[in-house]
Amino acid sequence: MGRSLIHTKEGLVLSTIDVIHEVGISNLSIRKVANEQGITDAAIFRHYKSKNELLLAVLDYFSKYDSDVFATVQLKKLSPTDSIYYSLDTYATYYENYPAITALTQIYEVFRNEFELRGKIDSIVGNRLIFMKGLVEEAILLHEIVPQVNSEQLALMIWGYFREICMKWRINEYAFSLREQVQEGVGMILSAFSRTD
Amino acid sequence: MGRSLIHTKEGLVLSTIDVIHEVGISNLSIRKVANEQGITDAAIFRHYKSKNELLLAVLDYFSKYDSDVFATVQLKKLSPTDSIYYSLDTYATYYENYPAITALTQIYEVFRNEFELRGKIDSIVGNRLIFMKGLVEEAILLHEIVPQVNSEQLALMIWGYFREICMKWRINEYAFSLREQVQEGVGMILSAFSRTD
Amino acid sequence: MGRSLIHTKEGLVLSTIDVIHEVGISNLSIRKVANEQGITDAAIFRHYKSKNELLLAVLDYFSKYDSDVFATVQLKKLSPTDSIYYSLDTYATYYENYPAITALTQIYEVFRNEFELRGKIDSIVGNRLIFMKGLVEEAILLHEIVPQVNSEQLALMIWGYFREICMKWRINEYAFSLREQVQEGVGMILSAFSRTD
Amino acid sequence: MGRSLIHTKEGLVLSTIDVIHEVGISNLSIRKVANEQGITDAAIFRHYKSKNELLLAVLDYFSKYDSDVFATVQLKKLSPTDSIYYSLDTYATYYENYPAITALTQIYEVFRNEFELRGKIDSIVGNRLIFMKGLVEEAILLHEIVPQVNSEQLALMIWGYFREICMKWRINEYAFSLREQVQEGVGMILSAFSRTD
DNA sequence: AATGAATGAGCGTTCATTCAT
DNA sequence: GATGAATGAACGCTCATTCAT
Repeated sequence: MGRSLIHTKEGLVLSTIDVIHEVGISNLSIRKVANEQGITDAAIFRHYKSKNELLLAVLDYFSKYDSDVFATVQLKKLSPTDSIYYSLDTYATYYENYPAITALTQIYEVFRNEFELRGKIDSIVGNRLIFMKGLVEEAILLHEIVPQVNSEQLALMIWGYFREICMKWRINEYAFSLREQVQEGVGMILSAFSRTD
Repeated sequence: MGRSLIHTKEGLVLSTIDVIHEVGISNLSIRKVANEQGITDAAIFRHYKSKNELLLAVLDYFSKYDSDVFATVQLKKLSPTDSIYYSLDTYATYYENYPAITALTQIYEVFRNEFELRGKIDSIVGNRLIFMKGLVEEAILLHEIVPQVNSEQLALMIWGYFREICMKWRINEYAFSLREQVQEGVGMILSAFSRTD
Repeated sequence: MGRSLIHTKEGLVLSTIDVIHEVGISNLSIRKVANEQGITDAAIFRHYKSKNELLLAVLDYFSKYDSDVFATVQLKKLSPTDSIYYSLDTYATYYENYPAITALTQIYEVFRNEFELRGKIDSIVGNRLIFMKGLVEEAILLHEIVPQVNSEQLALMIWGYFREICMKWRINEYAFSLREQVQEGVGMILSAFSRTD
Repeated sequence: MGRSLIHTKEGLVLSTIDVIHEVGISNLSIRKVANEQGITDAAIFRHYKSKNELLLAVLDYFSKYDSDVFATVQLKKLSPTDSIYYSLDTYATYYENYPAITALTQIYEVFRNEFELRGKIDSIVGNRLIFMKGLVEEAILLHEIVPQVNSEQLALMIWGYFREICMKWRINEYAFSLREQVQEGVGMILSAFSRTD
C-alpha cells in the first residue's frame, strides 16, 4: 500500500519526464501525464496538490541524482581531475541509458519562469556549480590544474560544454555515443588546463 | 507607409522578445504581445498569419544578428583567435544592452518542440557551430591553437560556456558585467588551448 | 451512472437540435448548446471530443429513427404501397410532435460541407433512397404501381415532396397539419402511379 | 465607370456563389469572396453595406432567373403541361452549365435563419410555388391533368423532386446528365397525372 | 475605388483544478 | 485511490465591420 503509493508517485514523475521528452514542456499537461500512466487527470491530484508540485517532484528526482553523484565522487577519493572526469562520465552513462532526461537539462529557463519552481532550479544549478568549482579548486591546490585559472569560470565552462553536447545529442537524435564524446571533450579540457611542468 | 509596416512588424518581434523575457515562453500568448504593443490580439494576425509565424520572425531577428557578426568578423581580417575573442565580445556587448534577448539563448529546446520552428533553430545552432569550428580550424592551421584539439568539441565548449554564463547572468539578475566575464572566460579558454612553444 | 451519462450525452444531442432549430446551423455554437443544457461549454468536451463529433451524434440520432422506421415497416408486412404510405405517415406524425427535427431535413448540404460529416449524410440520404426504391420495385412486381415507372425517380419524387412540404410547414410556422397534408399528398402520388386496370 | 462598377458588383455576386459552392455557406466569409475576386475584404464594403446585403444580391440574382423563366414561359404560349416541362428543362439546362448555382437550391433554410434574408427567400419559394400551381390549375382546366389533383400538392411535388434530384446530382459530383434525368422525371410525373380518357 | 490597420465579439478547444461519488 | 462531471480562464484564430489614407 504505502509501497504502491510511492510507486505511483514515482511513476508519475517518470511519466512526466517522458511526456516532456516527447511533446515538450510547453505541451505538457496533466492530462497527458495521466494518459501515459493509465489513470485519469483528476487522479493525479490525489498524489500531487498541483501541477507545479508534480514538477517540483520531477526536479527533486533530477536533483537527487546530482546529490548521489556528488556523494559517490567524494567517497571514491579520486584525484580532483579524475573526480571531474568520473562525475561527467557518470552523467553521460546515465543519460545514455535514459535519454528522455536530457530534456530537463535544456529547459531550466522554463522552470525558472514558474515562481514555485525557480528556487529549486536555482539551487540545482547553484549546487552543480559549487560542486564543480570545488573540484577545480582542489585541483589547483594539488597542482593538477594551472593556478591562473578562475575556478568558477572553468566550472561554468565544463557544465556549459556538457549541456551543449547534450543539446547536440538531442538534435542528432542520439546518433552518436554521448559517453565517448563527453570523455573526449572533458579529457581535452582537463589536459588543456592541466599543469605541464 | 512601407516604413510604418516594417515598424509594426518589427515592433511585434521586439514586443514578443520582451514578453518571453518577462513571463517566459510557456506563458507567452498573442494576447500578451498585443497588450505590450498596445493593440488588439486580432490585429497581430494582420501582420503574422499565426503565432508560429511571429515566432519565426523572432528567430529570424535573432539569427540575423548572427549573420551580421559572422560577416563583420570576416571583414575585420583579424587572426582566428582574435576573431573568436572579438565575436563573443560583440555578443556580450549586445546582450548587455539588450538583456531580454538572452532569454532566447536558453529556450532552444522549446522552439525545437514546435514543428514549424525546429528547422530554424537547428540551422541557427548549426551555423553558430560551423562558424566557431571554422575559426578554431584556422587557428590550428596558423599554429595559434594546439593541433591535438578537436575543433568541433572546442567550438561546443565555447558556445556552451557562453550560454552557461548567460544563464548565470540571468539568475544573478544582471548584477555583474557580462562583458567582463566573457572577456575573461574566453581569454582563459584561448590561452589554455593556445600553442606555447 | 451509466444512465446519467447516456442521459447527458443524449440531452446534448437534443439541445443541439433545438439550437439548430432556433438559430440555424450557421449560428450554432458549442457555447449555445451548453447554455441550452445549463452547463459550461468546456463540459461538452467531456462528452464529445469535438463539435463535429457532437454533430455526428445528432446525425446518428436522426438516422437511428430511419432504421427504426425501415425495420418496423418490414415487420408489418403491409403491401408495398401501404408501406410507403405508412412510413411517410410515421415520419409526419413524429415530426409533428417534434417540429425542431424538421430543421435537419433542410440542411443536408451544410453537413456535406464538413468533411467529417459528409459520409454520414450521404449514407442517410442513400439509405432513404434505397428503402423507398425497394418498396417501389416491390409495388411494380405486385402490380400495384405501373411498370413504366423508373423506381429511383419515383423514390426521389416522394422524398423530394416530403422534404418540400416540411419546408413549407416551417415557413408557415407549423400552422397546418403536416400529417394530413402528407397523407393527402402521398395518397395522390400513389393513386396517380397505381395500376388502374 | 458605371459599367465597371456594375461589373464589380455582379462579379462579387458570382464570386459569392462560387465560394458557397466550394466551401459551403457556413464557411463563407467576406474575405474569401474578396480573395476570389482579387480585392481586399474591406473593398467589398464599398459595394455592399454588409455581408447580408451581398447575400441579398445573390438571392436577387437567383430570383431574377426565376422571373425570366416565368416570363419566357408565358410568352411562348405553350400548353400548360408543356410549360411545366419546358420551364424545368430550362432550369436543368441552366444548372448544367452553372453547377455552382445548385448549391443555392439546397440552403434555403440557412438563408431563412438570417432575419434580413428570410423575406427574400420566402418570396422566392412562394413565387415558384404560385407559378407552378398556376400552370397545374390551367392544365386541369384544359383537361391535361386529372381534376382530382390538388394543385398546390402537385406543385410541391414537382419542385420537391427537382430540388431532390439537384441534391443527388451534387452528391454524385455531376456525374450524370441532370437535364436528361429531369426530362424523364418530369415526363413521368406529367403522364401519371394526365388525363387518359 | 481600394487598401492597411485595427477592433470587439465570437469561435472551438485545452487547461488546471474541484468535488461528489 | 480513482472517476466522471463540471468550471472558469485562457488560448489561437476568424469574422464582419470601420476608418484614415
